[in-house]
Amino acid sequence: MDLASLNPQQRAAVEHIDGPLLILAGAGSGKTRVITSRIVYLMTRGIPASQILAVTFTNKAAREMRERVTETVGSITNSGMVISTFHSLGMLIMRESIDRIGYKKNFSIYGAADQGRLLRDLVREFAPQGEKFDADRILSLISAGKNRLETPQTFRYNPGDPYAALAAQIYPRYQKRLKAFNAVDFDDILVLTERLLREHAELREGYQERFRYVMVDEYQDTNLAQYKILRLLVDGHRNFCVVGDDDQSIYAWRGANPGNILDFEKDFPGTKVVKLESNYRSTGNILAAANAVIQNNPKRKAKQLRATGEVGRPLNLIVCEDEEAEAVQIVEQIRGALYRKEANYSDFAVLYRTNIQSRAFEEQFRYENVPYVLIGGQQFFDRKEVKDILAYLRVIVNPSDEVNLLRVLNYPKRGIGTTSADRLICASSERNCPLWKVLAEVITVEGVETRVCEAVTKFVDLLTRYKQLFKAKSGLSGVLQSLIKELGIEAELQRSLDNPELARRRMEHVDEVINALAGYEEREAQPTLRGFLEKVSLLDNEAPGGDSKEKKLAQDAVVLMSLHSSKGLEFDHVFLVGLEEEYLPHLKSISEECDVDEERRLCYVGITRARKTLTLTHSLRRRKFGKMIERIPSRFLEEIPKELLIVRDSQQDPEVVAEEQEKQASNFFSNIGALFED
DNA sequence: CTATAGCGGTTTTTT
DNA sequence: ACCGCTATAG
Repeated sequence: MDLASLNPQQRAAVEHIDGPLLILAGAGSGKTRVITSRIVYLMTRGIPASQILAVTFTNKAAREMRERVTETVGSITNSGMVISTFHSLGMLIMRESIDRIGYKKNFSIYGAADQGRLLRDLVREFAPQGEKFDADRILSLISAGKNRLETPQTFRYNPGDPYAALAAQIYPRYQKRLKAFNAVDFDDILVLTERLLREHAELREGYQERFRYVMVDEYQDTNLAQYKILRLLVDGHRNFCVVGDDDQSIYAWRGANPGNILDFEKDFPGTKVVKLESNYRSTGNILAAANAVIQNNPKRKAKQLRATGEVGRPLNLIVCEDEEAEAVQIVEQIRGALYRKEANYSDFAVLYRTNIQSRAFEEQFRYENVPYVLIGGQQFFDRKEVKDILAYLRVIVNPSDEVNLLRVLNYPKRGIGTTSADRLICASSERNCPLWKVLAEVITVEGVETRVCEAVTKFVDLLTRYKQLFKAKSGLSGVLQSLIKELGIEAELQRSLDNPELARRRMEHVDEVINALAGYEEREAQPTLRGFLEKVSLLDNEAPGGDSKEKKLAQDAVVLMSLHSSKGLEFDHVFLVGLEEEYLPHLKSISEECDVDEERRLCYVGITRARKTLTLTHSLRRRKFGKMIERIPSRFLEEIPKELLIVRDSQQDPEVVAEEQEKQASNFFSNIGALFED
């Protein structure tokens, strides 16, 4: 391994083996390199790979780290080393031991959609008559409570707030239903993991023994539940290395507590602290802009990020008429650079605050034949037709999963309407008997017509038959294919949609589920339906069409993604678009008077993704809900020193602009010196 | 029980 | 502009 290529700080971090280590790593300071080098270093010092645990926030980061380690030491897949997200780690532990707390191992994982269905029912039941309550808001209150590790009994809330009061009332019942459905939600994956480790000493000690060396990336984004899990894992040996940057803390809305990184030294006495303050990624100008913006945040850990590269070109700011002009501008810039052979498509990234903003760019890119990949947005597995298919698979794996059972009970239409469904649900709760059992004995339910009874029986038979088939036959994807055929999904799509073209597209999505399952089967040594659903739920999947995020990034295509997804990545040329009030900072952060600072950090993250050039844009007008709305430039733009910027608007003639830019640029270089004197 | 038309909400960020 | 839900008629 090449320690010599590291700077002294990086090297100090890599060579620290035992005891707590805090690495404060500024943007672009070679953080990923340090983490992977340290893993490799541990191994060269005789530490077995199976004793190493590295935790990241996203599957993407975990995969990237695994690849980087593999590049150096060869395949680690069978070495016992665990590199995973918090949620995958939680699943690892829960898969082995969840039966200790009364769940069965075929439990379902509920994402936002499933949670929403469950909560809407509960809100309907328990909300005061005649008042409207938004189930999503209840959900986020409960979720926040869970991330603070509050149980239904210890849930802290302001009784004056009617939403919080209702959430407190619903939380215990919500939890009870999840349990009855043998389901856990996303937050439970952390909550229950913490509980397992805390309540079962021998389990905890087993994992402490197994993972002697624990590393965590993006530590500033950990919440209380994650923090407690880590403590339970490392308290025995304290071989605990965390990496983070308080300036890049952008998940407070999800319960992240930056105090975890700020108080680390107090938490773990004897901590060695290493600061990485040399930026190897961006040009001097880009870094100067980033520093200027982030300086406006009052609460920061003292640090100075230094540029090591060239001053580079000035930043461009393009003022656009509307979102279409914005997209047109960016296509022109990309085409120009490609024509001059300065870059490939994949050297460009378009970053925005909200996923909806991708739309204008997608349209323009498609129109202009610019290849692009859209990252995140969770489009595929959120499609209705896809969720319908997955619902079948989930019910087949876990018949107690009533949210999904009810979803497919009358889909495709088989003559079991709401009246019958309600009767069956009533029978289930009266007899205190799971719904699927009631369905199997539908004859015994009063008031259900013979026709409906037949339909229910047929439905139950179908599910049991396919449960057998999935178990018996190899070739899961083949079985799924015949299930979809037997269900008559294609006919159902054509029937329910007036537009045959639309129906065809939806059917393609259904076929993609089969492909995804086939891809999973190919990759996995021991493929199971349960395993597939777990991957899908954790988003730890090769994305639709069998293309992983990595493959997507490797294609020669422009990358479109949200600022949040961009953390940890870098690109030669970055477009930071839609820099307007109410986008960045987002309306929610302005109106709720909370955390414009976090929005500023988001802006900082965006700026520091760029290696060579950074182009900022904002639109004067924008279509919202079909209406044109006037827009105001983001306050963060004013925080960037004018000397770093070249400003123009989208209507200027490109040739004139090019000339002017030359002129401005040469002026710029004579002025810029002063900025870097200190 | 199902089909349809009209209505209202929609847009934060992710595991 | 669009989607999903609800009320109403068939």
